[in-house]
Amino acid sequence: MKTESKRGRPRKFDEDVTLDRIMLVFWQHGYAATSLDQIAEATGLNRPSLYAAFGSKKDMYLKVISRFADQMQAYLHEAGQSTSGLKPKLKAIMAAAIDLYCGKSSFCNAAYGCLAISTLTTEVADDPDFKTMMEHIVQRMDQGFTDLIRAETTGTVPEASVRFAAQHLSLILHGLSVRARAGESRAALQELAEVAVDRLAPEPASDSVV
Amino acid sequence: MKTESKRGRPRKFDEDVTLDRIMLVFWQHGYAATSLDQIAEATGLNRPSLYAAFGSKKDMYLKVISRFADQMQAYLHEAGQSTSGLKPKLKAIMAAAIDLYCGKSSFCNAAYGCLAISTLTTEVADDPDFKTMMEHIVQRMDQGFTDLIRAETTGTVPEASVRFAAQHLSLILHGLSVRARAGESRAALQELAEVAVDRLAPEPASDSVV
DNA sequence: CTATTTTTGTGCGATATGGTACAAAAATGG
DNA sequence: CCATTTTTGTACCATATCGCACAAAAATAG
Repeated sequence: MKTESKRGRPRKFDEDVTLDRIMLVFWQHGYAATSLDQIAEATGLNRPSLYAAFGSKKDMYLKVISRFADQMQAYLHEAGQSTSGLKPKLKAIMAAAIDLYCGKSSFCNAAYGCLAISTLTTEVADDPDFKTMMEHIVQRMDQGFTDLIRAETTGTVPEASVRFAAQHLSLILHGLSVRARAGESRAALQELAEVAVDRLAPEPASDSVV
Repeated sequence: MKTESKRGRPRKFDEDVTLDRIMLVFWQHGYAATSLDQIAEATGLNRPSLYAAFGSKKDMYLKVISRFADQMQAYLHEAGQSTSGLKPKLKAIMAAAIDLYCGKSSFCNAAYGCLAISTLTTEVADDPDFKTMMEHIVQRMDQGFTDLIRAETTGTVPEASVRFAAQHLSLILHGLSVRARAGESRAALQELAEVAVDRLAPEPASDSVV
């Protein structure tokens, strides 16, 4: 590992750019079906350099998953900032997620769904480290929705209901990812998501009923 | 391939039993991470016999996925028969699916989710045959819910709404599978599913509003 | 200019993989 | 009892895989 080196031959690659390229390879093929040669070709690096910089294939994958979770969280958070009110925010977040799942984002231009749901899910039954990572990912999604709902309802909804609704919304997101990778159109998914938010988001006790 | 042979050395294995064992191997490891040696060990057959009986690894996998879809459909249909009324039927189906996803069925005793969602989803981006199969699977789930809802509402709900609700329920099922494989408890999933059905199943125009 | 440090890249090696050739085995037909 | 048919199982092949050894390359420190 290096942190801030001055001496020695300089690197020919940018770490972030390379990680993004590695991400795309795993995103398309999944973990097991991806070979280090494919990664080497996609990044322009050779295997020893990859290994020196990012560790084993498994290390790379876990790094990339964590990175994706961070980027996704920021991306969805930003989408939520574009409007106000719980349901509008949730709908904006869902719409952004669907765009990403369908290849309409700067992350990925193919309809590969969510990196974690599409590729990590398969691996969790074999490797405890992957299982742990998957649990973290799901928990993070739940937590993200929980925080948003709590903030937007400010005490008018019991905490248990907040968490419950958050899990429902995560559930929807997982389903949307699966269907996106299965080839469903963006428009169809957007319709489904919009109505799902209307039905599953908590109502803050008294509000204008549409 | 054989259909009804009389001459020749008799087989030492039962085709259905063997296919079920192959299914379990793919279910746990996924397609790419499963080796023919693992299948050979799990079935007690050797690779040439496997190849002669079921074709290539890909052939086996597709056979197993189709078989699973058939078995799953029958299993869920039967679960729906245990009660009457749309929502009770849907809840019974969801409960049965969750049992299966969490390893509480005769199909599988581990929490591996849905075979197709957990393992096929990963592969669809690389192989058009897998993509086609995935589309079929999703369509079949939608169709199953569509038929049930239409039968139980008998014209009181417009066809478009029937199909839309069916897609919502499929979406929930996909999400439940993901969360089951991620380790979520059966009880938690059952709660989520029950409320989701209440919120997403269509109301037949005029009915007792809870 | 020399020593040191870090990255690069060729090439290797041990293993695993999917698929198949081929002979032995085990049944039936005549 | 012999020919035929089908399955079995050992052995094999070509290829792919991951990881690493090792020397050359490219920078800095003094």
